[in-house]
Amino acid sequence: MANGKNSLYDDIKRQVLTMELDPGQSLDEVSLGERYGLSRTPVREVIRRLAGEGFLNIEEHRGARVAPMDHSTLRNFFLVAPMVYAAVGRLAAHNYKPLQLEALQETQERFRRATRNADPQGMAVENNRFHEIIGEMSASPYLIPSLGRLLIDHARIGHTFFRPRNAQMERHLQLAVEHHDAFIAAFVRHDESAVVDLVFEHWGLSRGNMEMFIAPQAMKADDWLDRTGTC
Amino acid sequence: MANGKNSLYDDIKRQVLTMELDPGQSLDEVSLGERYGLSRTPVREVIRRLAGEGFLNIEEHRGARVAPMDHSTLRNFFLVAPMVYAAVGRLAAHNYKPLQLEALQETQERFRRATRNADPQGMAVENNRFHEIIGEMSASPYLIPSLGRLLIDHARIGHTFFRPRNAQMERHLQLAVEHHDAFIAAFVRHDESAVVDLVFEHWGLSRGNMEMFIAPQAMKADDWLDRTGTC
DNA sequence: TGAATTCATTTTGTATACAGATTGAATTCA
DNA sequence: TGAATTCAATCTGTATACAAAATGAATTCA
Repeated sequence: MANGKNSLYDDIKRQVLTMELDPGQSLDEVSLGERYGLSRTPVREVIRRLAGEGFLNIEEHRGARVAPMDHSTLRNFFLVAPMVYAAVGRLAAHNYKPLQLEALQETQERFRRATRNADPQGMAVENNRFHEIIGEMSASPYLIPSLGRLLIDHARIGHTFFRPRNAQMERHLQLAVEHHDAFIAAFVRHDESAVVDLVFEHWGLSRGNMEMFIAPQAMKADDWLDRTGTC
Repeated sequence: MANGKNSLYDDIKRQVLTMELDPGQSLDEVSLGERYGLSRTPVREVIRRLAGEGFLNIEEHRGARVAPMDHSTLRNFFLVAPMVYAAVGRLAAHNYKPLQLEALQETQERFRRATRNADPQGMAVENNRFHEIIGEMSASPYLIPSLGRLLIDHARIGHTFFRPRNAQMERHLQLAVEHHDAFIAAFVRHDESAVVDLVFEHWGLSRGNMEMFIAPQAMKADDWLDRTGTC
């Protein structure tokens, strides 16, 4: 551990994504500081950074809580997510750097290994990192913040998804791994439309598995990228 | 001044949007604190919050700078902005609360007044607030962060736009005011597709402006033609 | 001359003390 | 009983002191 501040940041982030910290749960600056050998000042900075990225909410004089998950925002989630993922994928397909593709492949290997080992926490973290890297590949400082918010709830909604309770769920998990492989293959070919098709396929999968939430039709906003005169 | 921390936050935000602070300019914690009667601790919190929202960039041990504007991100800007604005407008059209529409109308009045008074700073602030409110109307915590990033550079690109130097620019400014009125009318009718159409129309206006902003850059950076030629 | 180095100055990062607000349990009053 | 109130414990907000890193100008050396 190079430095306690980064560990604190990484740990809270991971714990939010894996639901180790429940939505709405409140955090205490002092106890966090003691656990990581930090004074309150850097702890507060980490908390504020995480709040800025959507992991936590801060209320004045009332401290920080893990970002809640209510049904109204989730409905919004299924409207917006496919559009943003598709736009990010489209940009990523022709903006990525070789090193980023390597990182994506390595993350996919870790994701595959986590599924083999039936390690739900590892699956959540590596799946999240996979899509985070696609965001970095897009090189769009304008889309990355929204992608980040979506990824938080994506991981938390998928919480049960990574704990398969029957053969069908296991099959779907296997399909997700294959989709990731197909993403990588499409990126290698710089095949923009293949990436976009995969996004919607991948999302069909997520929607099918998350029938606990009503999933209305996704916004067909993707073709607006064409209208703006992209390549 | 109710509270120095909020004034500091509002002032930096306004100064970034109006280019009173140049992109890349560095900020000093101590002098800011002295100017607002604050110690470094709350100043640092404000700076970190503004960095989280994309107004500033922080480098470890090197302090904060106003978010730069380089031409590679701007190209990205014109690809992404219409999509996000349209999606936000679409959601806003049927999610907004009456109080939000009132706030939008009041902001539009202030924007109109600023144009009448040829007050560039007021125009930038009120135009920014207008689109910010549409973001709030969308009630999408997933899209609002990206809208916010876009609005920062939208205001900065429009910097010259709000300082009309000839009759044509004045006409365009007048057209922008009329577009805002049309937005409000479309929201009143909950007319989703009218809002989306207006976004693209409104956007055409900004596009003309892009050339004014990019032109002086192109003189210095001659790779602009090469870059656009690759796609 | 000019490139590298040293060192004082400046600026950021962290710990800590204290001030101010919130919370919740004990107490009071109808 | 139960609603309102009080007050102490708890937690957050801010100021300040000190530690550590970066910056830049003076100095050294080839």
